[in-house]
Amino acid sequence: MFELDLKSRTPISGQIVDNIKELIVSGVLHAEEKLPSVRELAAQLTVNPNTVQKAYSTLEQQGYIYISQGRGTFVADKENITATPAEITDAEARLRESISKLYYIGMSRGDAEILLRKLMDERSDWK
Amino acid sequence: MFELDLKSRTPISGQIVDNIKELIVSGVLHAEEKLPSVRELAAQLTVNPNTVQKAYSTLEQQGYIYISQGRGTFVADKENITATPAEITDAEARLRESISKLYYIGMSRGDAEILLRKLMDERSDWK
Amino acid sequence: MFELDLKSRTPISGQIVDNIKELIVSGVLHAEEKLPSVRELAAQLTVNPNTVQKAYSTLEQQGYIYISQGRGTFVADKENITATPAEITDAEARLRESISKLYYIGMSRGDAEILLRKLMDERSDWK
Amino acid sequence: MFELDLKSRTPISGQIVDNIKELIVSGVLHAEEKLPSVRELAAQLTVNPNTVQKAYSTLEQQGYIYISQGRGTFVADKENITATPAEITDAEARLRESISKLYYIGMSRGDAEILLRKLMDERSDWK
DNA sequence: GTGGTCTAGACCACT
DNA sequence: GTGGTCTAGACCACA
Repeated sequence: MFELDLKSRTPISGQIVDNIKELIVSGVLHAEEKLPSVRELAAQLTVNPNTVQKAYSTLEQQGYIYISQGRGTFVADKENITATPAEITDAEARLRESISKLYYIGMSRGDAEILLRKLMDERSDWK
Repeated sequence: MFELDLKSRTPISGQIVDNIKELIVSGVLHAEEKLPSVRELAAQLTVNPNTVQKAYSTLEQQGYIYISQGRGTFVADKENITATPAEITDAEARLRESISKLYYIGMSRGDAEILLRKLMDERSDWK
Repeated sequence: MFELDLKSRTPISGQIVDNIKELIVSGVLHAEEKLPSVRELAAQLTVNPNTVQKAYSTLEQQGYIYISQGRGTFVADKENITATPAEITDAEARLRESISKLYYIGMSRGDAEILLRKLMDERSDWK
Repeated sequence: MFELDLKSRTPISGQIVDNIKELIVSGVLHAEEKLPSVRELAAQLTVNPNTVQKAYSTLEQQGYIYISQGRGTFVADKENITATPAEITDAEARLRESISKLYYIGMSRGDAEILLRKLMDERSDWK
């Protein structure tokens, strides 16, 4: 499905969450599609099942997927995705910090704008 | 000098680092200016001196400040600020993640552009 | 793995850093190899875990090792080793001082050259 | 007489010691010549008199100068300079470390040899 | 007074 | 189990 970067400082469970969000939002995984089981995905990624479990819990809590006991885990309708005000504030705060880093390391405003545009363009379907 | 957010999950020492970087890069603190001593700042912020110590070490090692044994800690010339390749890559990666979050929570590309512009404009002297 | 010289005035954490750098650069530890955990190495060396922690942080930040949260600490690829300009200047300055010492204590230039050659030859694989 | 680098990590008293050794060994200061008083030199260098005091003590202890109570401080005969075995061992150890740093930061052996030769050539009168 | 190091012991997030 | 952060308190070298 996707690959992990074990050398990254972002936690593995967080990487799994992000990757699955990516697949859902970009339409690769569509509503009602069955996700691999915890054990299966853990085996594929060669990580601890607890880690996948945690990622699935987070995704369920945020409305990206739903878990049907005994049947498996499925992609939810996109309408169920909840972006709580707290999450939005948080996203903005993270962004502010990231942009500050660019400023700190001495990048010019022009270069920063180019970089930001490049990163947004990576999602060609973003409208 | 500044205040800490004890509720934040970014570590206290990291907040100290960020705040001082901010003050230096934005020009509030100028080169050769003496910073408060480790104990002094620790008292002001009501944190443990070791925590401030750690922050100062990080700042020194990144070239923002320099330390003169027994005399104190001083703001370095901006030219000394070092951004290792790893840091630059890391900054870009964080930024990519932050922008992805906007996409995930359903923000339109137009709104994202407006937000980014707003965040950059917060640093009116960025050129 | 190695031993510490508690009598030395170079700090313990610094000795740990140097020893591990030595093992990595000389090839005894190879890329992706797992290092002992903080607590484990602390126990082996009978020092406080915080001391080892500090050493590991330094090594990570200089690119010798990388840390995977919850999994452990691993040797990085040698390409990741970063030497900031400041470090290089510093290394040269230290060397200049060391050589001056030889001059001060009255060693002849010839003897100094022999000594330097001997020290470089200690690293038979240096090319 | 000479200048200090307050930004350096090497202690100020050590810098004074090194600079005066330099002047003596290179012949700028000759035997029996009077050195500036502690207060005088401290004023010139704008440092704490205690710092100069400490430097003078070190120099006296190593035989570079002698202090005549009430008369002042004078350059000693070069024959009095003592290089204790401990000092020689220490100098060699420092040198070994400095050379290791070059190795760690990835400098080639050839470049290291060129650098060392350059540093020795800085003392054109070394024979 | 300054910064620097170390120990002891606690708590946390991640796997 | 892994690393990461913080506090408390001690000791040291330097100015």
